[in-house]
Amino acid sequence: MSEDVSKPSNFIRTIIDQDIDSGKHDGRVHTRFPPEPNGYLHIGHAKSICLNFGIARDYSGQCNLRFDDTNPSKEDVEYVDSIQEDVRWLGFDWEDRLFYASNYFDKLHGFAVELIKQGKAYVCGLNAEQMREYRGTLTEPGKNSPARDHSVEDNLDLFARMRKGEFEDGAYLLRAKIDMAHPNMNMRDPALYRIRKGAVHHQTGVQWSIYPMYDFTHPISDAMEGITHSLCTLEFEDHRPLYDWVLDQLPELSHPQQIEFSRLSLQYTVMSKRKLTELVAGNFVSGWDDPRMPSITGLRRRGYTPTSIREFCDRIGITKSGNTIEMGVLENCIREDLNANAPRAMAVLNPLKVVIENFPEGDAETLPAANHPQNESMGTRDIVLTREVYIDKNDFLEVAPNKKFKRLVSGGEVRLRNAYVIRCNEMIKDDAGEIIELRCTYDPDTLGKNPEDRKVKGVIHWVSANHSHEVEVRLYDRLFSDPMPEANKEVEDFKDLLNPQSLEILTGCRVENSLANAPAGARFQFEREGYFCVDPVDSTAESLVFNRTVTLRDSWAKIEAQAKQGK
RNA sequence: UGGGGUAUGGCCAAGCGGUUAAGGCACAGGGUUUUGAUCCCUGCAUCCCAGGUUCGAACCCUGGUACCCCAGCCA
Repeated sequence: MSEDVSKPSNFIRTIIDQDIDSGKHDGRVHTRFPPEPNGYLHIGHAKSICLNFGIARDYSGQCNLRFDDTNPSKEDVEYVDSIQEDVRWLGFDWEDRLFYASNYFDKLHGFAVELIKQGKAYVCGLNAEQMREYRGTLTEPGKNSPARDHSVEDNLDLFARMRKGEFEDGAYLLRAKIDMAHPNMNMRDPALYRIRKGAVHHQTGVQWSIYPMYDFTHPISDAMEGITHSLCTLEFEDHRPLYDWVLDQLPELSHPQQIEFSRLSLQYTVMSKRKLTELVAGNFVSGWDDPRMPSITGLRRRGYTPTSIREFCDRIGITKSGNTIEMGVLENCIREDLNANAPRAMAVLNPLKVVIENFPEGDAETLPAANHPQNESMGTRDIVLTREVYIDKNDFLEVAPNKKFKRLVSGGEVRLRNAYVIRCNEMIKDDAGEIIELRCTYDPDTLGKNPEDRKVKGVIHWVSANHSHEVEVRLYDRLFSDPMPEANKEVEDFKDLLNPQSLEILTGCRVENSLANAPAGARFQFEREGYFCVDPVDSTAESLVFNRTVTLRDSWAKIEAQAKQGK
């Protein structure tokens, strides 16, 4: 219908518009998403993926997937596989343009030799500690390496021997010859190639004993692929002069434009790969796909849809300013998608037995229930009412706490969703005084209509005792108890900020029979509770496990909380 | 007392010298409702500060202030 959903404008699109107007890059737009395969993708990467692929799509351009695989000691095929799966799942297609920086190792090496010949690079024998000393500090200039003025011949020879594996790691380094007094630290003769003699690279094996650095690899890889706009996060802003320097030395290459934007941070979680890896390695979560993780695979298992994540990325925008997004924005995106598309069902998380005394023993009344209250095309399903049903413990209180309470109370009435109005006549308690059963009666004249002589304002969900299915339900909450765990200075280890209540496992929950054969990943709204999906990992046909993706908006909870605070 | 950035309502974010300063989330009221859901109305900012230029400034200039990033042979 309303297709005027114009993509939000942002400063990068503004730049691209200008470039197209001025005929830069012949009006082409070509981007790339360049992950290093050293971890799983997270929602922050999704921001970059949506940006790069989204721009390519909107400008009739192309977007490449390129693995930035220049550091064999940290990378693994496990990650190259998961990254492709996640990008595809998000709904993007790189077609035949899957590349690796390692595809360019030969060319990169050739360019390095070219720089040496030009006198723009040299082999340096300083060790790591000396390098640090020679580099200077933020406020003091560095000093030249003793090797800085060695002859081209010597440099060529040494570089060739580095390549042949004649030296141990750290013995030599190929450095750019720029300016040791440059105010930008990145320009103080940065490393171009380092020795990694025994390393086994996931793509190239053992054929290389030297590996190029990011600052040398990235601009050249971009140029090789005809990238026009090289989008990256803010911390690379200081590297742009080096990006440009490298390409300026190699005029035969095209010169893409690097543009930086700010990375995503989300409240109550962490986004650094190092910290996420730490959570996985230390078993603080069950894995990269733990539904509490901000990883794409975790969000997927939690029940998030690709659509909801893309929508989220659109809503948060692209700027250069620091930002921390509230969880509510992400949650709202998935609620919106699932509200429109998830079929409804009834599930009782904390069962309380109800016996409907005037409902004949052994009888079973089949009732139709809409799968979606606003969308008839989603059809109906049958639910079964019997003498014994379960309602949620939270939907019954001996006495109403206030006039706003509209669930069941002793002596009161409430409607069973999709069925009749019942009245609670009696409570049965155990020795500890806990209510274990309710004795009720139902009003047969209230199916599909309200009683005429009185008002019944509450509606609660329920399931038949013997036409329901026992399942496990996992309730997830924010991973951290601090909205900004990475900024908290009061704690030495961010893991001390983990929310101990981030996972609550409920067993003995009951879902209506229509869910008995729900396939892995299937999503539902459990009415009055939230959106849930069948866990794709631990759920089996015999014992279903549901993950709570997100709760419904709950204005009652808000009222309760305010009442508590007011008292 | 180095360099690079950023500052628009609680959180994001449009805006590019003339606008009643978009929109979303949140929040506060109200309406519909067999989900306290959804949906629908309504309300909610003079733009970090101080000067200046201009008939006119969130947008231009000057000077401040705050915060972020950089001293890996990581990316």
